[in-house]
Amino acid sequence: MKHDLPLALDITRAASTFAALGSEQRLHVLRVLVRAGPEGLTIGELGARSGVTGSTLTHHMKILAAAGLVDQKRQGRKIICVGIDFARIEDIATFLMKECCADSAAPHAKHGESHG
Amino acid sequence: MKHDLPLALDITRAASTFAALGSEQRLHVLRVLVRAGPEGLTIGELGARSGVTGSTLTHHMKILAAAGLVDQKRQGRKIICVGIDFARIEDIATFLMKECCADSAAPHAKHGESHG
DNA sequence: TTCATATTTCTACATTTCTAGAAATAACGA
DNA sequence: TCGTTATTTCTAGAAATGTAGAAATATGAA
Repeated sequence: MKHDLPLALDITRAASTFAALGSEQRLHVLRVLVRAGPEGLTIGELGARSGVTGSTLTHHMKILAAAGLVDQKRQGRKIICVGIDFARIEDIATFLMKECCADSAAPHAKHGESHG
Repeated sequence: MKHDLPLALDITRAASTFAALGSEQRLHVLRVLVRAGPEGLTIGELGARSGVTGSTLTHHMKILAAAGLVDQKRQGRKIICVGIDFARIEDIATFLMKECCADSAAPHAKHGESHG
């Protein structure tokens, strides 16, 4: 059962990235961080704005960082969190589209169902 | 079973959709299903091709179906699984891009902006 | 009805993830 | 050095998720 495609993300990496995004709390933290812009926020500020603090926030940030979705760097006594790596996001979106439109017959011309 | 989910993803729905994709095994099952094309596969065939079977497969399919990523319908004695709802995929990709590229694409405002 | 096939539900257990308090570490200033 | 601030690591219990066997349900055929 080996179907190896030259994808930007392998299936293992993709799964853990999706899993990192698969928490409402982390998605919220990520949103706050993204909205803060490229300057980033300290952990303290991020906590204050998102409502997720302390070791719980550290825990979630680790998961996001492991997925390559945010970056952290020390600046004196503070940790600046910068989110997000846009290339990573494009990878994820690309993974989805490639997987889903793969070589299944004709690339989704067949799907005429609408939900709206 | 036709799903009936709203097209726009709120943060809760987005998180559970990402969570549904956040398993290597489910991603693999999904890939097999997509590659099978619009005719779909029976649960049995899907199990044979993916290596995930029985109640474990049922469990994962339920999660994928709840996220609106696959559809199942009975055909006589068999259940045909059809993956994937491309509109749903586009939603996810769009959610990512919107959330993540949102305001930070614009000339970033200083702290003090409120978001919700 | 009875049998065979296809899939799900029930159930239980193992593993992972979440949450958070307390102690530890790192950097700065006096 | 010591004290303060900022953040992490350690630790542990709670909750969620994953896995799978056995019984149950649904359909079709004889």
